[in-house]
Amino acid sequence: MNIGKASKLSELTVKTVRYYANIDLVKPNQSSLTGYREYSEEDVLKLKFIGKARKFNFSINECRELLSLYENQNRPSKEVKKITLEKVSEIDKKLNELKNLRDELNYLANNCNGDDRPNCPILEAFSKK
Amino acid sequence: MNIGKASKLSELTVKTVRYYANIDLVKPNQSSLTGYREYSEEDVLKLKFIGKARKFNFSINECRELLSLYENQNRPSKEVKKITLEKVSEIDKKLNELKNLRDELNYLANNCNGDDRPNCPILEAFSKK
DNA sequence: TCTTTACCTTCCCCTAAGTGTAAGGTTTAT
DNA sequence: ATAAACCTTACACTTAGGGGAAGGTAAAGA
Repeated sequence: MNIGKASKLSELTVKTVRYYANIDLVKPNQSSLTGYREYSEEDVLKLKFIGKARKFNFSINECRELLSLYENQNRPSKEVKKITLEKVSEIDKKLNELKNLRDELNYLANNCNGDDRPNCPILEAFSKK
Repeated sequence: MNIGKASKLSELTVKTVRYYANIDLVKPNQSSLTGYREYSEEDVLKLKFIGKARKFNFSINECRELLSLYENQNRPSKEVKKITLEKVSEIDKKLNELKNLRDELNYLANNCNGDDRPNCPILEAFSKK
């Protein structure tokens, strides 16, 4: 199938699919006649796989790693588990940072009159030495 | 003072401070003799202000907006409050997404044997149609 | 005074993960 | 035959800077 169909089936944009081909992430056959990329069912599965992994905050390089494990029928599952748990603790860290940020900002907003006067504790907090 | 001192005082890298000058965010005087940038105390305060706002996840453009409010002695505090509350709800949204992500990944990891056999529910979940 | 060292400048390339657009070739439908 | 829909490559742009080269300037030591 052509890239348009692969794009629809994988729910990725054509641009993204083409990008993945350019960086050798999912490389379809390319017709020597027309130059069109020819995607197989297998390719579409890989694209979907990557789409999910990306939604799970895996970087392209991590996707590449997971994909090679996915393609290797003999991979030990502990490798995949290890990568996944690392990702979980990474997300935990980011969650904590964001929570703190959120609470501080919210505190500042709650202490701001929010009226037409210039006095503003938010800006004051930002300009603290 | 020169950029090195302004960098130390503001706790930003020289590269970052120079970048902010280039994008007209904090523009110091520039000596016509030596070409050196000359930072005032006021400039350093602005740099610190931006450093804090950036830590609070405000984009450069949002910093620009906050900075102009900060510089305007007559600004109404409600504008600042509005921007801040928008940022809080933006962070809330991201927090929820990350939480879901984290739980799903953690669930998958907990259901993976993590041994030397190839069977792996994580990769299976990623390749689900 | 000379030289070394530390500091400063501009300029260009690189990052991640694509998006936008232009110019042009191909296929399909009317 | 031609227009619409699809495909191609190639280049620039995005965020928020970081790395490093080539070269000018200033301050300190011998």
